[in-house]
Amino acid sequence: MGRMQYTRDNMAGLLRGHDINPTHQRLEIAHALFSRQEHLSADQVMAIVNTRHSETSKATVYNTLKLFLEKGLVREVIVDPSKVFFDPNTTPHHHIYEVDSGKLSDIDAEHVQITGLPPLPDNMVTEGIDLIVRVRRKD
Amino acid sequence: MGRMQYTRDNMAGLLRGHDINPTHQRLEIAHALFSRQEHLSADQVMAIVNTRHSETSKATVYNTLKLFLEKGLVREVIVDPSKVFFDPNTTPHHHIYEVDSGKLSDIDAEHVQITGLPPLPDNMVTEGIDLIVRVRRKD
DNA sequence: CCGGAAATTAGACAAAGTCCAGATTGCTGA
DNA sequence: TCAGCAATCTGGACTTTGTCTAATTTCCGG
Repeated sequence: MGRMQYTRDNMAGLLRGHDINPTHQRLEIAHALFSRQEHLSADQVMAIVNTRHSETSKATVYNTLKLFLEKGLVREVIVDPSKVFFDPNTTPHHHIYEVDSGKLSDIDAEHVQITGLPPLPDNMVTEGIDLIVRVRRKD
Repeated sequence: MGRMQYTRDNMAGLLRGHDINPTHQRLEIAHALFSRQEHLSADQVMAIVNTRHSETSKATVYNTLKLFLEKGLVREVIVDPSKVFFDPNTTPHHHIYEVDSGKLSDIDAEHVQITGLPPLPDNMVTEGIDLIVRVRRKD
């Protein structure tokens, strides 16, 4: 079973599959995230999408990322107090955050077990569990 | 064993115990956090400290919170993409975050077990593990 | 009382993100 | 084809959180 290739061609289907009208800008932004399979901030997405010449406005980048988030196409990773990262990997997984460099990488959730969490009140549902391992370079 | 009372009197000792020169402003800020035992943002701290009349500048609030953080007197909680919370509870514990209301509460780490995390590269040390349970009100 | 180090301050600045009113795009149905 | 309409996109003003700096104030030891 080969790794999915995220070409611009697949992208439209991916968006449609999530109930998102595949416009030019949305395709560009999706391609930026999915072809790299990396955690990107809104700023980084904007830079990538506008490398050749300015094509997509700041407002659209923010709107689109928010839309992707609502539609479950990407995940939000909140580790850096100064900016949000968007993660094209929506499978269950956790994160390692290098505090000095800001580098963010994935931990597959498959073998990680979290036990002993207290039960939630009846009127509450878990939306997600974020586990972040903050690491530092030894000196 | 009674709960520790965080009066302004104890506060000076608490600061000194963490190698912090207890100035008037620092005592006020520490008192705001420790008497409440709540998670507060810099903004909230500033509001509390300046209720009667403006006494402490924004720069000092930010500087002081950063100092407290470095000296291990408080912890930083990064859950809200728009602001950092400061936590006077430095014992090992995790957090429940109500996404709608922004309400943040503690989970004692005592009974929580996290297993199966992959080993870190040799040149890395864990600085801390943040576990955040994001919950939503059922409708 | 003096001098210097530590702490505080006001306010300018920076960066991330939001908002809005107007312009563009792309259908859809006659 | 094309008028009309909804969805989308845009520049730019604005807000909020946080940082920086240069000048002042506070606090001590001698």
